[in-house]
Amino acid sequence: MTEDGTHGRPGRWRSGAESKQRILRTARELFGEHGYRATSVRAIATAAGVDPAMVFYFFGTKQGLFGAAVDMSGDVPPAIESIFAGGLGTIGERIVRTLVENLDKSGRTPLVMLTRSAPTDARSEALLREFIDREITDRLAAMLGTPDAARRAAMVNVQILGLTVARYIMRIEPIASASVDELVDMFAPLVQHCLTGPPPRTTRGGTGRSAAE
Amino acid sequence: MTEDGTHGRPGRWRSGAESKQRILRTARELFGEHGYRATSVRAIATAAGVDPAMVFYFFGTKQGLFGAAVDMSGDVPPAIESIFAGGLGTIGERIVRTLVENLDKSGRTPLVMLTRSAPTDARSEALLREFIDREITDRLAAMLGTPDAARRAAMVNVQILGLTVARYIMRIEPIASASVDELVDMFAPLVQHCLTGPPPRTTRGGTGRSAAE
DNA sequence: CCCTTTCTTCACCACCTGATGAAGAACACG
DNA sequence: CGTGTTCTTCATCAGGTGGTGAAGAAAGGG
Repeated sequence: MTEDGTHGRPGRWRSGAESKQRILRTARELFGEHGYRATSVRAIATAAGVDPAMVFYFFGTKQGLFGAAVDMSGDVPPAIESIFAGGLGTIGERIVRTLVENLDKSGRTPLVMLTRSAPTDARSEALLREFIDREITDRLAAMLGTPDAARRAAMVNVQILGLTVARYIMRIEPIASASVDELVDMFAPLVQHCLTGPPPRTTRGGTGRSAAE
Repeated sequence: MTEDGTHGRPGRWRSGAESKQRILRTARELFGEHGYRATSVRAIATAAGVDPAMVFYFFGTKQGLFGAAVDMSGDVPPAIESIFAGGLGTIGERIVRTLVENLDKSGRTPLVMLTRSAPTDARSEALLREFIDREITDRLAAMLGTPDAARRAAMVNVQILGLTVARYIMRIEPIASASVDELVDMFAPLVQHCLTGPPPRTTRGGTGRSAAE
């Protein structure tokens, strides 16, 4: 429909986009800080210097706003792409470094927002799980190709989740105030071990699947 | 003071304790499932078959109820004690096995309750961090005695947090539906490596101690 | 019996929540 | 100018929130 954006149709289209983006920015900030449920539309509107009704005018519902705030399109992908660009040899370091650098840059990142909201909001949990599965687990598993790829990718997920929660959600020391390089020194070998280390022993039962490679 | 508890003073002290414990049980269940903020006093009261006012009669405020529900006295300690009972050789397996077995037994455990509530509730975050520091980090560090003990203990914390969040909060597959033995096979070596493996390389800057701040 | 203590319930409060509808202001076009 | 579109504000809604106060029902003791 109205794709122009600069001029053409009547109305006051300038301040509109401005307010909309300001709401979006504030929403990302507050959602990322307190999670979905603990952040009220009124709080966002007030912090953005805007009437609460405007939020609903632009985004319809609170969930619509959250969806727009959490929508990642062209934002995270480039960072993630660089992880899978290189080979398997140093992928552990690339995963940890990319994760921490991107999350350090801005705490209002969708990943943190979703991680904060997931325990409270079922939709956030589904979104986050879907994102992790599609963007990390599946790609890692495809990259490995081994029969135990899913298991190894899941172990990496645990590393990523643990690191994210410890550093950005719960801010546990000394993880919270460690430097990027220190975190890489700590966790890159672990992540690397998850992916390319010796296969986990399959002593018990048959669920473990035979460890080829 | 009225310390007796069995009989002596007038009044209907029997059903009182019964209702109080029923409220407490239901509160643990709901808090553990939805977190602090997303659980209303009325929901707890209704689920417990009790008038909402009774909750305030017994516990004063919602936070008082949460504090009572989350209060761990003699409940978690015995399980944790067994972790530190043995030597360092197989402590990785003991940590993972004890954690998963105890959390599998009942999802309404204080650890899960706090982990669910921490992102939303500042007090829960403080409580959980304090618990982890006192009961895990400090004891692990003391057990190791090495200069990099704090760093190693922190790495174990990340493993514990990641495993807890992946299995009980976000229920990521295949972690969520893996057996205890499978999880031990996966993560016990990692945890063991955190504690007794070769020290993290300190290629950059100083020894890692004086990095932050 | 009465009386005290404990438990239980009901009615109610002020406040905040997400959301709606209509009226009004800013703007660009004809 | 007027007109139509977009943006902004206001008043308001129903419903849920944590929390309170008083009155009533059991249970005991004297």
